[in-house]
This record gives sequence, C-alpha cells and structure tokens, in this order.
Amino acid sequence: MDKKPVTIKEIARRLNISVSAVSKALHDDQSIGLRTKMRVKAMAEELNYEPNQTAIFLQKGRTNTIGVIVPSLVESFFPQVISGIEEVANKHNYVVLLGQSMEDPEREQMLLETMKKHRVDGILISISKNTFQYDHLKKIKETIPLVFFDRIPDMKEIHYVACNLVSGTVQAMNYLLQHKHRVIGMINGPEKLFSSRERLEGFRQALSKSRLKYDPSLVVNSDLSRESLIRAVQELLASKRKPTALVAFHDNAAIEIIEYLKSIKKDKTIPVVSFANLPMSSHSVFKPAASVEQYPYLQGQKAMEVLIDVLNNKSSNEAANSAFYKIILDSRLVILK
Amino acid sequence: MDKKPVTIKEIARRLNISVSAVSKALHDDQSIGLRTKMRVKAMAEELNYEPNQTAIFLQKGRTNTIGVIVPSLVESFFPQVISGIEEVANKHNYVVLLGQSMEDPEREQMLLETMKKHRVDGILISISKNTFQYDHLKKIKETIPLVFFDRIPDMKEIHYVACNLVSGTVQAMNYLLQHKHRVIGMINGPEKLFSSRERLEGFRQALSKSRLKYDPSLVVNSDLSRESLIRAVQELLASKRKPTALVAFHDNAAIEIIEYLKSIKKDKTIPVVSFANLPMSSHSVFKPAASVEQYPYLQGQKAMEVLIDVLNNKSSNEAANSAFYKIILDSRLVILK
DNA sequence: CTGTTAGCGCGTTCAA
DNA sequence: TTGAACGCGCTAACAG
Repeated sequence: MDKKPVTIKEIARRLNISVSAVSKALHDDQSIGLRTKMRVKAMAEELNYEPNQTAIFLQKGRTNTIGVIVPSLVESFFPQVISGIEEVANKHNYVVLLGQSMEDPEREQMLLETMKKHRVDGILISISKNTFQYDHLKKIKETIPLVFFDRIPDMKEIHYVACNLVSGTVQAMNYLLQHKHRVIGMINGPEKLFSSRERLEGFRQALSKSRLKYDPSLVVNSDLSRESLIRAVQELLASKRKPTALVAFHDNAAIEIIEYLKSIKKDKTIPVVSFANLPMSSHSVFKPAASVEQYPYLQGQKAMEVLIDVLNNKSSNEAANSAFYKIILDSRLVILK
Repeated sequence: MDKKPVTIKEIARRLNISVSAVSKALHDDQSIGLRTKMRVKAMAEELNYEPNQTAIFLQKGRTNTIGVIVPSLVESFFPQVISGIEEVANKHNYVVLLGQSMEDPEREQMLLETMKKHRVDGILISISKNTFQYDHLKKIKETIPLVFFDRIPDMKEIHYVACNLVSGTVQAMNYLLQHKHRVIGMINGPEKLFSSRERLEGFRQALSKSRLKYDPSLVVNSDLSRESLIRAVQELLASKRKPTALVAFHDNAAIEIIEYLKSIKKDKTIPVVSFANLPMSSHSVFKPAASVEQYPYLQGQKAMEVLIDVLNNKSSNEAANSAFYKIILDSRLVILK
C-alpha cells in the first residue's frame, strides 16, 4: 500500500546537496540561492514530499493539537460546542483530539492522562457530572493549559467560559412569575455542580426581587437520571406547598419531567421552563414552555480563543500567569411557541 | 506554569548510568539488573517522569492516533458512530482526531491533508454529500489506510462498513404495502450517493416482489435542504399518480417533510417512513410512522475494528492487501408507536 | 548484565 | 551562499 514516505534527506541525496540546504530552501530562507531553491522545490513537488510533522513536533516541543473532553456527545449540546471549538481551532492551525468521559470520573482522568501523553498543547474540558474530586485536574493544570467550559469545577485559579445561568434563571423565573405563578418548584442537577448552584442563585434572586420568600423545600436536586427526575417531581407534588410551575435543569430533564407529568395528566396545568441543550426540543411532543438559550457554539468559540490566548502568552512574563480568564456569556430566555 | 519536563536523559544523569539503560529498565527489559531497575523506577517516580510520546511517535513511525471525519456533528447519527469508534479505539490504545467536513468537499480535502500531516495511522471517514470527485480520496488511500462508513463513495478497492439499506428499504416498503398503499413515493438523497442508490434499489425490489411496476416519476432526488425537500413533496403531489405514502431519505428529511405536509393538512393521510438518524425523533411532533434503524454505534465499532485489522496486517504479505473489507450490517424497521 | 552508538526527520546554529 | 554538526527524546542493534 504505502511505500516509504520521502524525506528531506532523500531530496538532498538526489540533488547532491546537504539536508540543511533543503530544509532552508523549503522555508524560503534568505541565505539560499534562487536557483537551488527552485530545484529543491521542484524535486519536492515531484517526489510528493510532505514534511513529517511528528519530527517537527518533537523538535518544536508542541503538537498544534488540543484535547477536548466532553461528558458525552449524545447530549447534542456538546457537539455544538465542539463545532465552535473546531472552527476557531482550525483557523489557528490547531487540530482537535476528542474524548468522551461518559460521565465517568475515572475515564475522565484516563483521558486527561492519555492526552497529556500525546502532548496536546492544551485542553478544553467540561467535567463529568460525577466529578467531585479535583486532584487530577489540579495536577494536569500544572503541566498543561486547561480551559473549562459549561461544566465548571469549584476550583480557584482556572480559566473558564460559561453562560450566565444566574441571569438566565432569573429570566426564566420572571416568565413564570409574570404568568401569575407564585409557587415555583425547581428540579436542579447535582448539588456540587457549579451550574446547579448558579441556577439556585438565580432562583433565589428572582424570588427576592419579587418580594417572595425562598422555600428550600421547593428545590430538589437530582442526578438527572430518569428515575431521579421522576422522584423529584413526586417529591415536589407531595409537598405542602404544591408548585404550579417548574424550572428544570435542562431540556433533557424537562422532556422526562413533562413526559411524566403527561402520564399523570398534569402536563397542561404545570408549565416547565428549562435550559436549552437541545436544538430540536422545539419539535418535541414534551416541549417545555420556554428554555434558556446557552449559545453552545459561541461558548466553544470563546473557550478556544481563551486557550489560544493562554498558549500564546505562556512563555511571556510570569505575572501574566496570575491572570485567569473568566468569560461569562449572557443567556437569553426563548419562548417556545 | 510548567517547568521543563523531565527526560530519560535526566534520570540517567542523576543515576550516572546510560540513557539506554534507563530506557530498558523502564521497559522491564530482561537484560537489566533488578537492582538498577529498582533505582531507575524509583527515580522516575520521584521526578514524575513521563515518556514523551512525540519522540516515540517519531521513532516508531506511528502515532496511535486515528482520524475521524464526519460531515457534521449536528446530525446526531454521527455522534453515535463516533462513540462506537471511540470505544473500540480506546480499548486498543488509539486516540481520535476529529474533523467535520460541514458537507464541504474542499474542507473535507483540507482535513484529510491536515490529518495526513499529523501522521495519523489511519482514517475513518463518512464523505460529505457534495463529494462527487474522489481524486483526493484515491490519493490519500495510497498512503494511509482508509475505512469508509455510512456514506460510501463509488470507488473500487476500498474498505467500508455500512448498513444494508436495500433490505431496510424493502422492509419499509413492505410496511407500507401491508397497509394497502399501492402508490408510494420516495424522496431520496443526492443521486450520486451510494446510499441513495441502495434505497432506490430496495424501492424497486420491494415493488417487483409485490408485482407492482416501478414508476420513475415517483422517485425524486433532493439535496436534503429544506427547500429542496419541499419542492420534492410538491412535485410528487402534483404528479399524475399521486402517492398515498412516502419513503424519506432519513428522519431529518422526514421531519421537514411531515412539517410541510402538516402545513397543508395532509400529514394524517400520507404516512412517511424513513431512516433512523435521530434517537429522539420518536418524541417529535412530526414523527415518522416508522424508521429503519441503522445501528450507528455498531457501525462505529465495526469500522474501527476493520481499521485496526488493516493496520495490523499492513506490513504482512502483499496478497492480503488485495482483500477489502465490505461489512454490511443488517438494518431493521422500527415502528414508532 | 550494562554501556556505546546510531538513527527517526527536521530545524538551527556556526563555520566555511 | 552553502554544509557540517548538533539536539529534540527515545528505542534498538551491537559490543563489552
């Protein structure tokens, strides 16, 4: 199938000149005669020469490769982020090494190590929802630039890009409040997740702005599995103050929740608002009433831009290293008609 | 942030032994004394030594990286394929370099070249729907093992994994025929696509088995854009023999088609069957009546297994190189209740 | 058992 | 203007 790839050395041999001359000629170095330059290029063309990047990687100490770790691709939110990442990455001559943690912290750690071995120049990561132990992240961070997106761990001194879920949640709440709902329940994600805490914060802020009192029993955490979501709904519906509307963690959760509500004939009376991870959720039979757009594509772009910036400034003065990017994008409530 | 990574050489220096001794010790080579082995390993541990893969890549002439090129990640079918690929790849110590062609042949070609530069060991690719010119594929194929999946170009001497869409289409047709439909229309994809031709073949086979005559005017090709799909529906509905049921290219197309049919109040009378690219299409308001499951995850697994096989046999006798894998998975019609 | 030597393919001094 | 020599980090063939 494939014969030996042609090297710079081969070209040199055929032309009876030195390797370094060839190397320089190919790079349009000043110090090479036009004549030899032409000859070299012609020969390179003829032999279909292609530089061996792995040699260059070794020599330069960088691979122009960035690692991207997402919890899973089925969540449709992430493919969009990746698209954004890829667009910016390619534009800057980077290539994307992909890994899915499958929400498994051990796998996540393994992926980080593999990528490190492969000497990626940097890593973009959205942590698994079961990752509560950040030692491996902290360790990797010492060696490789890390930028977090969407799912941010509770760590200091990190770069990250995320959506302002606080304001998004406030918007979602206001929507429900304007529709006269006074008892609103929230089915949140895992308690330790940064984004869960943001939603909670928004929940409280919205209530307080409307001079309503915050009732902790109206907020239930879940691990986002089907069972745990249903349990959460049941718990809320069983509480003394039965909510007349719900805020769900995201569209996937919302769909499960609405499906359940429908099964008990409550879907018409209890509107659910959520967070837009699914572009197609507007088609769904179990469509939420409204959803907070989180601009995954933009998040991907921004995260990659941050990484590139970090990469470019890495070698410069140490002082700059004490600065951390914290990019917060605005989210926006979208009413699904 | 990161200081100089420690090398094998550094360990050698500190221990006052040769580099190769260290290398061998780390690899548990027979020819190294237990004592030195221990010392080396201890030191490696202490200094937090990690082998520089890029150096190993250069030396071994392989990167343990495979390139995966898909038309786009938004099509939800592909993320699933990728998951299958990743599972097998990781198990065999390969890592995935991802690229989206965005259905753009030029971008596709660029990605192929980038991956070649990065010296991936092999490439898995599903071609863009606008790729009708295979020169770049043929060229790459000479150098790097290529395995196609799902969207297969019309080329000889290639490895590929795909679903048996012929039988899938026959099943789809039989479903409609059993429901007393005698005039069935097909909205196919781009004519040059292998999978379009398979659908057409299944369409004809099913008709002929039922002793019905094949009417070319009942098959319309489309580029799968919204506009072209609607045009296709209009064309079919305007023809002399108006179809009472439709076969769509895939769920995405089906959803657009049904949405349109609904807008002209025909969705109840004209059932649409299609091909399952969307796991969630069963939730959709514009849900097709049935859909042919194409087992994306399995396709990904198989494709990767084929590639690994090819990779392992590459160096062996030339005769083996004349054999090409053509793996056809069975598809199965799923009735969406 | 251990160390020396020679690459892998390329870029980059430093001499010539 | 050109070439020789060295280094990137590691493995492997060959001597001691």
